[in-house]
Amino acid sequence: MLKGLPVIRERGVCCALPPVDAAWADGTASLLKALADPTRLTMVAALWRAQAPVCICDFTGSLALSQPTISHHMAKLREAGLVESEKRGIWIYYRLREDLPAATRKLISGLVSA
Amino acid sequence: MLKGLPVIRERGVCCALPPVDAAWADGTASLLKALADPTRLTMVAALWRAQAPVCICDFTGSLALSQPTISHHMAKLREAGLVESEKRGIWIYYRLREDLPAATRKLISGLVSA
DNA sequence: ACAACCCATCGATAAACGTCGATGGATTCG
DNA sequence: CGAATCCATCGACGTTTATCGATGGGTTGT
Repeated sequence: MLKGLPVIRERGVCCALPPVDAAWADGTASLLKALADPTRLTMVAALWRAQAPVCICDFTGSLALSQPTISHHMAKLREAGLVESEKRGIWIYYRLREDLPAATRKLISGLVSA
Repeated sequence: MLKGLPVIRERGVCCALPPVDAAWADGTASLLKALADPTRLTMVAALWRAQAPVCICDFTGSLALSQPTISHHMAKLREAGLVESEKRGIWIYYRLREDLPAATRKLISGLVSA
C-alpha cells in the first residue's frame, strides 16, 4: 500500500519533477552500461580482487568465451576509463585504473562486496 | 606505470582468476542494465528525491519523450523490481519499492548523491 | 451517453550489442 | 629464420534495445 499520495490533481496539468541533471544522467548511464554485462562485471570483480595486473590470457582461459569476445569486452572497459593495460613481452596485463573517481571506486566496491 | 606485475609466466599456461560467482554476476548485471539508461536513471533519481509517489503523467510532461516510451521505461523498472505502482482515479503513481534489498538501496543512494 | 484524459500494449523500425571466425602484427623460443 | 604464442581489429550475424504511431481499455467530468 502506497502512502503519501499528492492531494489534488487537475486533469491536463502535470506537476514538476524533482530536478535531475541531464549531464549527470548521461554520464552515469554510460558508466553503468559499461558494467551492465556479466562478463565485464566478472572482469572488474576479478581485477578488483586481484589487486594486481591480470593477463588477458587468464580471462580467455577462465571465461567460456572466444578470445576476440574477451578482447572486445576489455576494450569496452578501457573506453569507459575503468581499466588500463601494460604490455609485458607477449602478454598484456590489465588492472583497474588507479585514478578512478572516488564515486566510481565506491560504486565498484559496493557491487563487488555485495 | 603499473606495479606489482607477476614474476614468471610460461607460454601456453594460464593462471586462475580470483573466483567470481556467476549467479552474482548475472543478477547484478541485470540490475545495472535496468539502471543503465539516462531516462530510467532520471526516473529513479526523481523518485528517490520525491520521497512520494509520482504520477506517470509528470514524467511524460517533463521528459522529452513520447508517452509509450515513458511507459516502456517504467515497465523496465517494474520488471527489475525497482518500482511499484498504484492507481488513483485516472492517474497511476509510481514510487521506489519499499522492500528494496539494502544493497540495491545503497547503490541507488550512492548514484543519486554523486 | 459522450467527450476528454490517462496509460499500457502492440507492431514497426533503426541502432546498438554480444558473439564468433578470420586475419595480421608483435614477440619469443628453438 | 621459422614456428608458436598472445592479442587487437575486422567483417558478419542474430538478438536486444530505444523509440515512435496507432490502438484500446479504464475513468472522470459534462
